[in-house]
Amino acid sequence: MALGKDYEGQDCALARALELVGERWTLLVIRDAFYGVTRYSDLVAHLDIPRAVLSDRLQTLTAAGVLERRRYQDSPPRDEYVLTEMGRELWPAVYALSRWGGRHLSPDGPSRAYTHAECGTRLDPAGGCPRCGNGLVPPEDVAFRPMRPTREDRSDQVSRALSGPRRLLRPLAEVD
Amino acid sequence: MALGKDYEGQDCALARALELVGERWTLLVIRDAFYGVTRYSDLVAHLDIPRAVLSDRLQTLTAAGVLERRRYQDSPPRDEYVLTEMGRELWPAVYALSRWGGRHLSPDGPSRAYTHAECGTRLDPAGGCPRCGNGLVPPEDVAFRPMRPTREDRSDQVSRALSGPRRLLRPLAEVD
DNA sequence: ACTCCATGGTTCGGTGATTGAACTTAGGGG
DNA sequence: CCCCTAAGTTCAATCACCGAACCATGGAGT
Repeated sequence: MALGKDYEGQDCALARALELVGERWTLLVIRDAFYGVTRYSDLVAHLDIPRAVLSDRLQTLTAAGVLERRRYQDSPPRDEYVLTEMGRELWPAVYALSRWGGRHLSPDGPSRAYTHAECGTRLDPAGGCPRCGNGLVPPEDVAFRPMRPTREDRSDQVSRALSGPRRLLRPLAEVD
Repeated sequence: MALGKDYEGQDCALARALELVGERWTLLVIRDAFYGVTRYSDLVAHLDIPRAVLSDRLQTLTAAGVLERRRYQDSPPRDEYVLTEMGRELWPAVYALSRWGGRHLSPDGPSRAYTHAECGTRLDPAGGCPRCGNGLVPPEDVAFRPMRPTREDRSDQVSRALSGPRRLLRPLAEVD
């Protein structure tokens, strides 16, 4: 999208959001963060994103406060990138866009199902739980699972880990 | 974003959505369509978008079925681009991203307020009406208005037309 | 008939972002 | 000492985007 080259004339909240998360790859990185994919190498493997672009996006998002870089082991020192509260508040946008893509651009229907973890009910169009009512289900309480088998040609570690049911925001490998 | 160069490996609804609406400017064009800005020249004036890019986006979105090109006068022949049902279903995504940008990236708070036209209540985070309940308010029933005076340096015709309260999806100039 | 104007584009050279591949750095492990 | 992994950086080639200028069509004014 742009560094220096922004949607400057627009006094508009959407334009500002897009300056930050509207660049190529950025929302896919954020989606993977919701899926619990938080490490550089896992992101490269799962997204097939050029490493230089990933570095740039992680830096930008960290500087903006959407992601936080966090040490998860000391020896050797390794960091992961986790969503901040600001980042987690992108869930409705990510969900809405995913749903739209699943309904209108996926010949076989949506690739994943999202449910309210407490009651197992599929989320409604707005991201709420039809059974439990009262508005948006926070991403921590959302479960997701693939609706069809993982594609043959994507057999990396990360895709395999995501081939079963999971909870959003739970890191792929729980570190003990 | 890419023509030919897509997020090919991703068996993912979000990736497919972004291939189409994730390119630079695209979501701003769609937002303007929700605002009722539907003509080439109005879009150029309001967004300050390069004309070649606008042509490309309008073509792509029309071919994908998000916009429909419609004749609104015969002499001289003039067309406008209006949202299809598929396009209108992007409202939750546009609203969610706008809201996020308004809350986290706009120092003076959101630039516009969105209300349920029937009852005047501000929409909730999910795009529903807290008073009337039952889920998402369809864009036809959403009213919007600026929350602060239009910026001095944006005094084009379109910005002036959008400086008062309006309904989503109502064309800027009703043709009689 | 001739000129001017508005709308809705297209063309084009220059600039900046993205890409894939190769290289680097830092820390273990055998 | 050599090899391995994670996490980057560098670089040349390509692609998309930019702004400015140009073009086409169909009135309207004189």
